[in-house]
Amino acid sequence: MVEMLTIGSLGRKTGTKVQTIRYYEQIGLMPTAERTEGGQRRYVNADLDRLSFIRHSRQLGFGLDAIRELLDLGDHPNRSCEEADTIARRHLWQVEQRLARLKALRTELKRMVQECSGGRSAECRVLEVLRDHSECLTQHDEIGV
Amino acid sequence: MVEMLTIGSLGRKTGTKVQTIRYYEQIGLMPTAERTEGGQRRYVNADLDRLSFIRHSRQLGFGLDAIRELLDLGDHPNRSCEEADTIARRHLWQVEQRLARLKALRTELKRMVQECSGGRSAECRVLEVLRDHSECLTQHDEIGV
DNA sequence: CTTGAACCTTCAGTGGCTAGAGGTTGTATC
DNA sequence: GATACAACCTCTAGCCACTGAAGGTTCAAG
Repeated sequence: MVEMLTIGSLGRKTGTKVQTIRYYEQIGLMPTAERTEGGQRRYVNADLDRLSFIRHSRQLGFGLDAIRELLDLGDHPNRSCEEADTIARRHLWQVEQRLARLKALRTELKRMVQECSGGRSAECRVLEVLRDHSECLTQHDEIGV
Repeated sequence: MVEMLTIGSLGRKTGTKVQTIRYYEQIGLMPTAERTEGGQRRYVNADLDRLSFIRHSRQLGFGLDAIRELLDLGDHPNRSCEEADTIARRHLWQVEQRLARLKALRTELKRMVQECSGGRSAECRVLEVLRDHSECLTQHDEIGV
């Protein structure tokens, strides 16, 4: 007989909240779990592996759609590695874009707070800079980082 | 007589979508706009300034709650600059945290794609690393960058 | 007076969960 | 066998900061 895991122990082993596991099942990222007679989910080791993969990918910043593709590739050992590589490279590129924007942001913010000398808000450099884009060194046209 | 701006021209001047302006009004970030007899919104220059401030703050990554506080400080010139400074410093700190995590992520991703030699997915390093956390140099416990 | 672009409201959806209400099951202990 | 109670279940709604679309109305130019 196979030892089965409850959703709670699966969560503990992978650092995942129970609701999140159920959510992954709902969106088809995790398979439909087997159930006890009473209707509680039971998992096997393959499920643990899959969830670990998902979680680790999430920690590395992959989106759920990318993870779906990666899982699919993992399920087909004979398919080319190229697709996984493409997904990873694309993600890396996105991370680098964000890094660049965040760095520009940091520069601007640092300058802002350094210039603030702490008087009345009427003379506040922070507020001035926010009011007047032309005070900025970079364009930062995009929003949300 | 005062010249009035339509929501569309306000949007064009500030690089904001019309729906976004209405959304800002809805959540109380922009004041309730005056209306024509037919019910269309009309804006004055003060509104333009306020929206510019909001948008610029968003470009610098401030959240809407922080922006609300900053706007409030701007409306009260005699209040201390300290609060604005605190908000900006807090935000800077958050940006630095994110930068650090993104950098660790980039390192890991780079290593991953560099090791991929492009064979069958069964031997794919990308998938292997995702399967096995112990292959990673950093802990990256947190999710979502 | 007609055209049509720009406006209006309302609702739903994005990503990736997370929280809560209100009810049921599983297991350990007596 | 009874009881207690932690852990499970479903369902709904909320988070952030918008964005899109449906279906209808108004404004300004010609």
